[in-house]
Amino acid sequence: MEKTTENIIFKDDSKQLARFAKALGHPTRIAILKHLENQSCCFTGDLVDIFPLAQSTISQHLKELKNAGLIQGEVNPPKIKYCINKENWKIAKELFQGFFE
Amino acid sequence: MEKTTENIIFKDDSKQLARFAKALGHPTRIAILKHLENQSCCFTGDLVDIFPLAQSTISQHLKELKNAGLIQGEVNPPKIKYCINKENWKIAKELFQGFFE
DNA sequence: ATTTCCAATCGTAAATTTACGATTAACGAT
DNA sequence: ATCGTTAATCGTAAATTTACGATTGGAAAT
Repeated sequence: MEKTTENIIFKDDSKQLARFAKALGHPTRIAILKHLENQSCCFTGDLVDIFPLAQSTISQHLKELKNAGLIQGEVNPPKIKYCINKENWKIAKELFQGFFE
Repeated sequence: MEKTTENIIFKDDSKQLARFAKALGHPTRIAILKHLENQSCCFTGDLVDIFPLAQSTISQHLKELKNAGLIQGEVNPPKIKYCINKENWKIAKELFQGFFE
């Protein structure tokens, strides 16, 4: 077996922590999450009003946060309501806590 | 949202948190930091032995961690000893703690 | 002065990220 | 059936990231 990047075996926790960290690695996404923490939930449009970014860009950031498992969307036609994914949020919190001791 | 000093600070915090998170956003860098937490310090060469990555690649990851302020290097010719930057580590820890509540 | 060792830096290519405007899809209301 | 509203997706360009091998730099030893 070759020593390629794909074959590096990281501990699952490290990979998961890195995945969460990467999702948090942009100020807009931090701000979105902080907003969700305050508001508990919000619509995409709310964020488009707050941030000086195109709607498609906000959508992309939301997609990344969703892919990382940090948020979840509930269809609420014609809007979509985004909330923190509390289950994964807890996991992330614990991983970061454990990492920083 | 009001334009208060708090909001500006809040924004700076978000940027700083995102900067730290971005540095943590790669499994290799997480693993390097975990290793430094255990060993307290180590040389670049130690990491090159541990990870199946080129020396230049490890060096690049170290540079990013250093730029983010999470580690610091002490010249110890002809080696360079890397350690956690405890001051900034504490700041990062507090920022993440505050973020996750 | 030359050699040796370690690690940073350079040059690079491939992949990914970030941003935008334009388009499409889904649904309710008219 | 058509129109509005909302948000995802497409197509894209520019910037950044990640990886590598090759080269360079600095300090100690020969």
